[in-house]
Amino acid sequence: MKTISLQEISTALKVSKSTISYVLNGRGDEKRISINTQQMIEEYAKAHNYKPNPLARSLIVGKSNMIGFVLPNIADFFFARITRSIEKKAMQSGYEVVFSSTGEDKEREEKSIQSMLDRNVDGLIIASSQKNEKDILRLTQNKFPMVLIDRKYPDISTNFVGLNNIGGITMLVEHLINMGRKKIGFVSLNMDLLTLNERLNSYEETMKRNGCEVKKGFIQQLEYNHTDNDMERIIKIMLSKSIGVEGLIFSTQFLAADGIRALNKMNIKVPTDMAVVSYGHKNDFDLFKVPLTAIDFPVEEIGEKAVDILLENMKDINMKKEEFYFNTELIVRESCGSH
Amino acid sequence: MKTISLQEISTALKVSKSTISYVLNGRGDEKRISINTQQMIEEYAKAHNYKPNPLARSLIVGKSNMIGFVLPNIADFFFARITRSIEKKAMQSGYEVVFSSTGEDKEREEKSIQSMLDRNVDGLIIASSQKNEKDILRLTQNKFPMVLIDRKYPDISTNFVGLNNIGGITMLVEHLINMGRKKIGFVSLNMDLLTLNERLNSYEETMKRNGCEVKKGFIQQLEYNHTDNDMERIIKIMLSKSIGVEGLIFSTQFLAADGIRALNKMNIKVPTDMAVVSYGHKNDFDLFKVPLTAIDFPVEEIGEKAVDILLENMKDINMKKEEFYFNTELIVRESCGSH
DNA sequence: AAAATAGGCACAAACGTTTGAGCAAATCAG
DNA sequence: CTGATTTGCTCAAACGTTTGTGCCTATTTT
Repeated sequence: MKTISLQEISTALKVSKSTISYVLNGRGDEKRISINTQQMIEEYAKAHNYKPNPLARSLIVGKSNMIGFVLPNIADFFFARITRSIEKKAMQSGYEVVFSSTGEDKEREEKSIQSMLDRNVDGLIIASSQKNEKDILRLTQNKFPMVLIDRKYPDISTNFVGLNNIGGITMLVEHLINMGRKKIGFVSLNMDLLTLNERLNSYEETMKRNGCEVKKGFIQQLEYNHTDNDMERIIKIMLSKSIGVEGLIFSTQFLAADGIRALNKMNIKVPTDMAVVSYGHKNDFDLFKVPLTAIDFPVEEIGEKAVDILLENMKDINMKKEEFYFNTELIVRESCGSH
Repeated sequence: MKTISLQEISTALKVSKSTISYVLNGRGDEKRISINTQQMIEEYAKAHNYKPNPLARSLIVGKSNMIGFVLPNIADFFFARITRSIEKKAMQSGYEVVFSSTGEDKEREEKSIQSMLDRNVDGLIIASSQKNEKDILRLTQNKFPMVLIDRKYPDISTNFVGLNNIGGITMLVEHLINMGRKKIGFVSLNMDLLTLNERLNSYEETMKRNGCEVKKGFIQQLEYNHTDNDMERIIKIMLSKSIGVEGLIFSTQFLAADGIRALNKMNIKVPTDMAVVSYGHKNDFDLFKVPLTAIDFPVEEIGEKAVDILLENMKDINMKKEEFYFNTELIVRESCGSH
């Protein structure tokens, strides 16, 4: 596993380390190293497969050719896809990616960020838990190249790429209304994330705008780690005579799948007894017992755009903050009835 | 983003760097540093939030407290889950994880491995493309701590954790036979991976053992990047009168989903016209139009076991190679008819 | 009282780079 | 032929650690 060092080339070739370093970094001409010496060095380096030690280099230049990606959970398909696209895009520009999952936990997010900074990453992409205002603030104040994705802090101006949640939810609500459902429930997660809040607010506004009352009980929030029973319980509530929901919006694709599972178990017919839509798409929604109408969005593009902006930011540390929102797309299937 | 260094503590406290280093590494007593000095140093370090620079440390001690995970594709849910479990388990032992996707590409796998070695990872977990015998051999010869998962090289003795493919496929074949299907097709990917080969061989053997002929056309292999049309085409072939398959085994969960999609489109009734099983499980198989019978396996456990073995190997560079195979579980649903 | 031991720390090299400054020899200008 | 410039390289510090050796003083042993 031993790899050759500058020192070894130096003694072998009887040429100083600096000369070698200059040549190998393409500064040979600039430093007026003779053609002969340059060739000799380059040949020797190639022949012995010299690779500069990135640690030593990083230690001195303060850069690492790595970008860090801090995310809630790599086993979340949404983030896994983004990770892949970030990695791909970064690689095209010669950067490597290090990532770290935080489990939506503030302490672990802090640790991850610190660890990445310690390792001299050149920039950060963060899907924050939104509980870590401190670090995000610190990073922006220090003008550290960074872009937030999916989750942002309302009070901090940063680069950001996310979704047009409002447009997406509007489409869902209006689709349900068009299919003849007025009493529409909204099930979301009990997490204080801006994305989720935007979705909730957009639901309420769109309902009002269309003259649909949002009755008490129409909105249900589950814990992040809810059980199947929890889901059944809230569906039961929304179906009760006093509430009588006829359509359901699930604010994430995972909730939607869980919801369908509960509806199946409770023997509630979709779409007859209950129309269902999902904000967010999963691969096999089309294969479900009743194929699910859902909002899809360009996941890979989020990662790519984030890298684009980050690279810009790394070039120009004083660049104007950039926000980018991807539009979503309504994929109509059968879970709200047919036209 | 500036962080305090040993040097700065040294000048501030008028104590040599070495003393500080010893104290902060818990070797103060051993090095007979007086209680007073130790306290002073520790307090100052805590107050100024001193964190040793991992690069500098790694450069000199040759270790990094990182383990590397090389995998085909992080957006593959199977590997994403493993990644998560590796990360979790490694963290419990104070290690960080760096990962890199290779896209099943030999060159990229080589690059990833080299890059990780350059960064002084203390050990490697590799889900290899199985096209990189050279590196794997080199690593084992150099006694570099490593464990292969899911994919292995028949000719190289390494640590390995994978699945009991033979047992899994046997269960599937025999389940189909028990459900009255004798003419069973097998669709897999046209990739030279040991796991896939094991599955194929096990299929053939189990068929023979149960007196079922494996006719020409029963076995179909698709390209990794096949289209929906490709899938429909091979299903059409297997359904042709001369072949007349009554049951299908898909050798991966992704193939299974694609297969179901094709069957739906072709209006072939499951299980009446075609019984279907999947080797490998996906989250929403239970929500499908006809819930899918599948082999499930302990994905997270693969990652955990790999970390366990790797840590052992890092402790004892000469340990005996360990192979571990997880058993699979048959989850019976409705895609082969009811009992 | 001299020698040995213990206590408490500092020195300096090492890891493998990068980089500004500088130096000797060769070439040029006048 | 002298001084200036160019050519071709070397020196050494720096990045932030770790670690073996060694030094000085104080205490104990003999």
